[in-house]
Amino acid sequence: MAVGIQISLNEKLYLKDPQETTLGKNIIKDSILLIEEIGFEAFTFKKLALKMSSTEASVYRYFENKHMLLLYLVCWYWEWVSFLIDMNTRNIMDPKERLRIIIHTLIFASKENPSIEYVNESVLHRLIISEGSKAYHIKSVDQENKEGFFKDYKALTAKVAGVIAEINPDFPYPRALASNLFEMANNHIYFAQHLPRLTDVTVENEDFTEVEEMLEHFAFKILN
Amino acid sequence: MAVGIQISLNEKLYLKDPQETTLGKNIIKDSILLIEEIGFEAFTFKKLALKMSSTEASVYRYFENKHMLLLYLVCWYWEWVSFLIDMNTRNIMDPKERLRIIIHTLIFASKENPSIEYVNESVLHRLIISEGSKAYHIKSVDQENKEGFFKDYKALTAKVAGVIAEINPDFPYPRALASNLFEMANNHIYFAQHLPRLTDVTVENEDFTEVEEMLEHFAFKILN
DNA sequence: TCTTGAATAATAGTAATACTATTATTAATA
DNA sequence: TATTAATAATAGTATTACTATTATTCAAGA
Repeated sequence: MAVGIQISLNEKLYLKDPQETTLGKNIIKDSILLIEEIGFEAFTFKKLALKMSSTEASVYRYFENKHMLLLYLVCWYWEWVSFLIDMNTRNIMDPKERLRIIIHTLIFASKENPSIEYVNESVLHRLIISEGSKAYHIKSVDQENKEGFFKDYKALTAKVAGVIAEINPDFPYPRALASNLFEMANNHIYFAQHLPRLTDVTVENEDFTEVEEMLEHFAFKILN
Repeated sequence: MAVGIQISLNEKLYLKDPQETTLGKNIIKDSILLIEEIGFEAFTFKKLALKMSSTEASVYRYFENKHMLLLYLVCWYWEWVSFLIDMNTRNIMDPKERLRIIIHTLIFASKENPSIEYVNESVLHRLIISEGSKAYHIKSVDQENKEGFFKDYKALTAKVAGVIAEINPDFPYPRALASNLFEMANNHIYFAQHLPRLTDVTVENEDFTEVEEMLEHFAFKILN
């Protein structure tokens, strides 16, 4: 599955497509590593440029600012999860089994075979867990929504909501359950690792099995 | 209920107790308004000082930096919700009814009578919805957790988890359900207002009734 | 009443951040 | 080879996130 994946993203996310040049790919690769390492607040284009042996101005030619770069990474992640879900649920007819696979994919996305050499999916997953929500908790959310920046996330929500509606057509909140499963998946991994009293599951050595079991429990209990 | 409320917070949250001086109270009051107005990223102590006709350095005498100020406001909010929950569930014996009241309080906290004149609870609620999660999505989360900065939130989670366990002692995830109810309450108000395709509820003119109904549906379906 | 000292406030910095404008270099084409 | 276009590097500026120093107020004791 490492062959031929093309993650195509909203062109307004960047000034110049980073997937097209070596410098651009390095920006993706090293920004993932650096944001994960020092946190999004402390992350700057200058530090990134230093790490890459390039210059601040060169990075600015690809992304308007660090917020847009984060948004790009978040979109990339959800597109990738979406791709994996399509991949893993192909030929599965039973909607309950599809939902089970969706939950598994959500949680274990970072353990799948890497698809693109300049993206470390495992580090990106950690980044999404700790910084992902900052991509849409911004004053400009309405403007950015108009530009279609959250289309990927909404499309994924719609896809999962469709499976939920198949399982129980009378359930009144399919989209809310879908987006809640995404949020819970990331939140409870974060809680287990940093604020354990906010959850009941434990995560050790990056083993997310208990989180998966909990999400299954929640989803199927609600849909019964 | 406007009389005699004392919100007491971890002393390490501030350098000097803002509740003790006029300047301190103005910092609370105006920072809530300003963060809500321009967003946490654009918020600076200089702009706050300008709004208050004071100086940057004076604000720094109360809070180490803007992150600590946000954390203070978030803690204040959860302490206040906790107080309201205690207030509103007093004398209610049936745990199901208690959970219903908890959900209502979570959602409609901002509609309760204001308790303290220098805190606009309605604006603070909006701030928590859009900026609240940034208080714990930080690199220093483990250190700050050690300092006890998230004690309030964890205590509230434990309180609600207790009620959940009373309703269904066999339910394996009481704390996760509790924290998820808090997160969902805020998230789905935000989604309804900014990213409506991520939810199934609508919010118009600050009427959160549909969010409340949804949380009740989720909670009681899971606990059955 | 007049110091004196403690608390508080205001001034004036600095280093870093978030950019932008300009200049230099390289590559591609006529 | 000359010319243009694309890209990269340099060198800025305004703002941010602080801190150190100086000034002011204000109450208690001489």
